[in-house]
Amino acid sequence: MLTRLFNEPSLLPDMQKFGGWVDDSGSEDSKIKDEEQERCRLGDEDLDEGDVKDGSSRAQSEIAGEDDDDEDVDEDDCGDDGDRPKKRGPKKRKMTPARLERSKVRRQKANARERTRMHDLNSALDNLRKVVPCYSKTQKLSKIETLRLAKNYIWALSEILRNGKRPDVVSYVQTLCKGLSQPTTNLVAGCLQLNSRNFLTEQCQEGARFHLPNPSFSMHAFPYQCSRLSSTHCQSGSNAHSLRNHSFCSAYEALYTESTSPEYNSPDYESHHSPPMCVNGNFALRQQESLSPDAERGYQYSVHYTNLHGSRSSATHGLAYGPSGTRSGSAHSEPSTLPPFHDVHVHHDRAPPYDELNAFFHN
DNA sequence: TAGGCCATCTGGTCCT
DNA sequence: AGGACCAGATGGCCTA
Repeated sequence: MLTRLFNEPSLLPDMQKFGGWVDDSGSEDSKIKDEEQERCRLGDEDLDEGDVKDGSSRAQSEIAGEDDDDEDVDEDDCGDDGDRPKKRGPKKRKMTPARLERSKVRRQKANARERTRMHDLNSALDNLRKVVPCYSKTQKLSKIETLRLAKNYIWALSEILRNGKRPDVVSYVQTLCKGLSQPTTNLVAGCLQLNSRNFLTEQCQEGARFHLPNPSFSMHAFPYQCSRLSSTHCQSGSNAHSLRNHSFCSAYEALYTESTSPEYNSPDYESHHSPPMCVNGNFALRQQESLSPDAERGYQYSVHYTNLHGSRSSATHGLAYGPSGTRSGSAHSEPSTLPPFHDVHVHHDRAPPYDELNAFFHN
């Protein structure tokens, strides 16, 4: 299993098993240090330029934190070689037991900080895993794959915003999976397909509005929605045309619906933790609203929010696009009463630097 | 068993 | 001086 217990405090003592010099005077590192000291004592140092620099840095590191009562030892004293020119830089000092102890403490503190830093980094990566289009607890994306998928996802969304129209599913999947490993590609494709099925199941069989079990959480986590996952799948349904033109039910909501689908309950895929698989740029509201003339007219970007009582409201931020993708409303016509999450609406006329995105994406 | 992924240690560098 | 950041090294775990 790839899943591991990150940030497990009980793992911290395990540092001793890595052979570090901490609490292990007989470890490899201790031996190396002892050997270096022995070399110094024997005067067999024959440093080239790189070694001088390295030795200087090492000496500088060793000096940190030492007391004045430490015995200073001239570097040349080690070799006692009168022919060699005196080396510049800080003088090496003898590692007294007190200095060794302080050095150990410094190193321990640095190791602890490094662990914390890496744990924070992993935590951030976990958060990123939850917002990329495929999230699975049992088949966790690797770090590199998470970053790649996130990059592709950002790119895909940017393209949707730029074009103002939905891409076809194939190109969307291709975009998401670009540069990913085969297993990750399969995983992402599987997630997309599964979500599409869920969407269809909810839409076609129930035909009812969707309810969020925990709308407050979901809106905080993903304050946006999209719908009409896959025209391909929709067309395969009995009411494909209707779905294509009128079904603006939110796949995102569908993913939060208590589904009877066995796939939905599968522990392998927890796609409901992922953001919507938006393939068409429709950040539509509820199904009911989607039937409004505006929604039917096309690509309207909206924002949902939730008040403290759990009731949902919505605001449309004037990003209505006609079928041709041309803007039919004012992108900055902010509503008089902005929802709490108004900052997530799309500033379409503030186009991101697509040239840079493009260069980045194709690198 | 090889390879991928990961956590940790470690030393160097840069910055405050 | 000390902390943050980085990259290399190392060893463990897991899977094909």
